[in-house]
Amino acid sequence: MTMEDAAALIRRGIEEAIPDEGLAERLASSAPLRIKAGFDPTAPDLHLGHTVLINKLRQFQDLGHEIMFLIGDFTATIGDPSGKSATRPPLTREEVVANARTYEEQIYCILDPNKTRLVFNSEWMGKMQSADMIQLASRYTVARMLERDDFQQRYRDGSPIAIHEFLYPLIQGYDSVVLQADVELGGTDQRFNLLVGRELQRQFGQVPQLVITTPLLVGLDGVKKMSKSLNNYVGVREPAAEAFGKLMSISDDLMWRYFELLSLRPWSEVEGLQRAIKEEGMNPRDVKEALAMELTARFHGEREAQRARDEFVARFRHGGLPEQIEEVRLTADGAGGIGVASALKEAGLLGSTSEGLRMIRQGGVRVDGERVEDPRIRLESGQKYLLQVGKRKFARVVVG
RNA sequence: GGAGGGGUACCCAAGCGGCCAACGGGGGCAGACUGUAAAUCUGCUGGCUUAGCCUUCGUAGGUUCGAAUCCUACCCCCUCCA
Repeated sequence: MTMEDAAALIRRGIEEAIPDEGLAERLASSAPLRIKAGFDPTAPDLHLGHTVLINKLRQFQDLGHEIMFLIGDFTATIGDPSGKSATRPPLTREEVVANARTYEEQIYCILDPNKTRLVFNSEWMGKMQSADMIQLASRYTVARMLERDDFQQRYRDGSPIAIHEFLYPLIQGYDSVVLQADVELGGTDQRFNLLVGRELQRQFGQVPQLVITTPLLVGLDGVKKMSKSLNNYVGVREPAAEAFGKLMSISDDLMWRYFELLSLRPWSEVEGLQRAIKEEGMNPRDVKEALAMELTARFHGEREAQRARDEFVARFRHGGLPEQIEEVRLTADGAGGIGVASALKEAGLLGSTSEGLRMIRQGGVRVDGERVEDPRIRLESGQKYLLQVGKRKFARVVVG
């Protein structure tokens, strides 16, 4: 791979490289670069949004560089300075270790464990004396601290800023000094902290690290950032079939952004696919399927991904049944039997009888494959039925 | 401590005595179509023993034939001043 190719690979999808011209220069060095990225020691349940950064680490790894995956177990005791969560209960040593292991389980789907160094900043920060801390604090000024957006705003608004919050960026920066990082990666919200690292390294006589920020991934809705609370995410550990289906539901436009940030395919290949759709009439669905396959396989293995795809095709393209359908026993009402609408509710497919009636009215309910036209139809006692609402909800029921 | 504004369904947000189970938007769900759980279009979006009934507009009372709408008290949130 040429130098230009390497630089292009690293630039792919990133928000910013600071200084930008430093990127090619750094990559040109013959010795492996020391790449640093820091993470909270909280129990991670990663989704694809988090993997954008990890993918970038992987690309560095592929180029032969050394990854230092830093767990900020000391920093966590300070609490994050965004002002929202003032104090987090400090984690015990055991919890930190357990959480780190959970990280490993998830990130080693992407990173090569043999080429990844896991480090904890309590290692050096835990030993630091107060005098050293003050020494460190003397290296940075209040004015420069206040450059940070949220500090600036809070200062202007008269909201409180506790002194210790200033220590957070300072320590994060000092980590770079200790690790002699050549490059540090972080989300865009980390920009300031990463830049503090550069300044401190300069103070300590090191070459300032190259800072690379990665963007937030847009969620499945195509509008908001991917997050758990917005329920527009694909979790690293969720079942393969779910992950595959969710990925197939993204819009054709969004698909390219996902290729850019989540796929490890060479960009030239992605451009080839774009061309194939535009010029050769290739079905975008098949391209999306390839993306869904790649990502599902990454976290669940090739076999599982195949199964997920096969089921998806059978179910949605050919309108078939899912492999696993839950079986539920229903109790008949006084009249011996049960109305369809309440059966849907009892079987847990819908939240209320009213909703069931609505669904029937809209033609979204099937019993044994037959669309239900009359909401007054009843299921008889002792009989077995297959209930379906829409394309995705199924249940086998026995009326008792 | 003083002055003002506001709390409406999953979220945002109208309504300010009856036509209100409550406009509109978002989200969600369903249908049609398709290339797929894309896009687009249409419909639905409190509950129930569903041509009917019951419960909801911060909480508790009150006025009224009738209240989300008026009155009283209380709780909570926001803005400005000190």
